Amino acid sequence: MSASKRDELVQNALKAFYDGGFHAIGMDRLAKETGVSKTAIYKHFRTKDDLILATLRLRDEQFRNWLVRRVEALADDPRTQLLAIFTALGEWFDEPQFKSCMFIKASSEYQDRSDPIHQTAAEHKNLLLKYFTQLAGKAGLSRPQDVAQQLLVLKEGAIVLAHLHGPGDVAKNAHAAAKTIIQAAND
Amino acid sequence: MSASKRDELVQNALKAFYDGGFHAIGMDRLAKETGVSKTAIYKHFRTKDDLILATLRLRDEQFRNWLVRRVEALADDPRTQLLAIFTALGEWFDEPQFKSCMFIKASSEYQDRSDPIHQTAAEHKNLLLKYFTQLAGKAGLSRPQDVAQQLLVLKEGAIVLAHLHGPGDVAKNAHAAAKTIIQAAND
DNA sequence: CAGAACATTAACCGATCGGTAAATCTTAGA
DNA sequence: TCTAAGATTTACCGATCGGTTAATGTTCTG
Repeated sequence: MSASKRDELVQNALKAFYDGGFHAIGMDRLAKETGVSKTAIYKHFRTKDDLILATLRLRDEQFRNWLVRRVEALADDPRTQLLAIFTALGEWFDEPQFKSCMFIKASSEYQDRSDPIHQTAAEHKNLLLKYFTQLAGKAGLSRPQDVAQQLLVLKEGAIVLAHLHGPGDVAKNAHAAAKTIIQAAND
Repeated sequence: MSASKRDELVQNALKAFYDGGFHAIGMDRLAKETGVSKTAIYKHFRTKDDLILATLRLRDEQFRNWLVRRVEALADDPRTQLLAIFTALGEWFDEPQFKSCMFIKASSEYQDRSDPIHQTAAEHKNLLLKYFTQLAGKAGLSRPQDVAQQLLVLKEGAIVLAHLHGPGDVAKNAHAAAKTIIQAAND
């Protein structure tokens, strides 16, 4: 299997797991939906968990790329960019395919913090926290680490509620809350 | 089976699902862990989903009871009670059994908003929103509904991050964020 | 064109899935 | 004490689980 074929497999597996859930999607169904035979899949991934880890790594890259690009397109200065995070979130929630966050779902199904899948999900959130902290620092906010975590809390909560109740005005409200928090952290 | 036996079954099933996940725990294992035979279980619940719904209803009652009581024990006036929500959350996160929120996990495994399990999870969050709104109203905050949703966003986000990264200082930070939001909504 | 190397398929493995039927045990009333 | 009713257990159902084996194509080299 070529490298590009493998990438395509991971991409299709990502979609299947995102839409259907990790436990709920079996390897037989995965083979059918990706168009790659089970044996071929197991040629490149020792276990289902390994495949899941690959999809999570891809999703991490995709999501953070998208977020950073979208934020940079929406705003120039770091302070406004922090707010733009929640504008971008709102756009995401409005997409009809939106079904919560891949990593929240992963940690819901693989709950043990010693599980590599759980750890990969945690690492994704850590990278986001780093990004938020960077922006908060550049924006000259006091206690950038704390502000960043508060904004991350808002982001995760907004995702959960947007998934549970539909897009509605969650993103707008999270945006307002972020604004309040950022203003309060201003010198 | 007596009513109390049934309650005991639901209570034990709740623990099993909370610890192990809904898809991951099969009915055979559930029978073993609850000490009630599979046939006996199916005498009282038509399907596994029905049993899950019963556990969610119990959990909803337990959690909201606990939260209201804890908040009332921690503070007297509604404004401080809103903050006490996050103190109580912190206590919850520190419990060794803490493994995120039953309803976030339910919505992660039953993603379709038309699924009764998903709907029950959404309803739980709605009831919390009502409670928050009530407190925000009594506290005399402007736009109590918006403040309440912002606090709910904080709560859900804090739960997700506490589960992913461990208790740490998430509750403390969410508490600080809540304080900021409440102050900003003061007349 | 022969044959080695690789990729793919279909069939199969024991275990477990959600759910059920029949047999066994317990208990209560006559 | 006999028996009928109800609860419980055992055994089983077809389907699917994650994963493997053996056979079949396919492709590249000599």
